Amino acid sequence: MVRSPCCDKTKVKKGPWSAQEDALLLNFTATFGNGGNWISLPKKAGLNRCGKSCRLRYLNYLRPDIKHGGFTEEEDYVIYKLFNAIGSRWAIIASNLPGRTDNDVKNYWNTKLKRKISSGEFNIINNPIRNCCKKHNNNSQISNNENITNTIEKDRSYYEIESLNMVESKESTEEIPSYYSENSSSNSTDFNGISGEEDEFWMDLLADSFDSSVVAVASHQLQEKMSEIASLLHDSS
DNA sequence: AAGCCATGCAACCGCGGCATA
DNA sequence: GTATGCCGCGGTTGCATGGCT
Repeated sequence: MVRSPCCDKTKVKKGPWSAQEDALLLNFTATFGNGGNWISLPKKAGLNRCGKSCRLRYLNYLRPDIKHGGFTEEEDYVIYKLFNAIGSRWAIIASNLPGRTDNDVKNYWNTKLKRKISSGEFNIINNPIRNCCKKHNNNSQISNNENITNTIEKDRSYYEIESLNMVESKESTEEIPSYYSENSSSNSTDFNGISGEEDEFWMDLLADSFDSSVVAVASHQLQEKMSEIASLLHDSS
């Protein structure tokens, strides 16, 4: 099948966007969204651009929730782990980093993080997200489930990484193991044979930091998150 | 000061998937 | 069942900038 071009490439403007074009696009999207159709948006918005170019400009740069600026070490860790787990599926990786776009993550990986890792500058053992469980352990103010829920939300990315690792290693979303037994307590953990440094981290997080009732909350949230990601991967495969 | 090179990042390109006629 | 159109994604390109010689 021969694909017809989305627009006449010879008649639309290419290259960097001007401030005026940005303003036109922003004004239009603020009022109408993409109008249900990116291809027809340029005409409606008064832009001499390809619809795909408008979509890219908006999603990667103009969208109000975009986070500009350098990546944190926590974000490095998430990217590193997800890349190892699922490869260059930038959209999924970016979805774990609020405010980051797939393009951003891809550029960051290709230009900086890859080099940072190979040079040894990026140290997974000393990464702050890994050490956060120790922080929790020393924080006596964390004393109720609400606080723990907030803490867990902050560590959401880690849970998702673990889920993705499991999906990858089992090669089937239907074979995701029950990573943490529903009846487990801090010293009767059932890890279904999964081992390794990252699992030690998970054990630290659950067993060292919290009492058993809190662990139950974490376990439940993890199960939910795993199901969510499993279905996401299932849908995308 | 000028030229060269490396780096970072915005933008483009083409393909696959999906919805719909 | 097939053709068509749109969206989203990943790979790649090209330009701007800064550092080095």
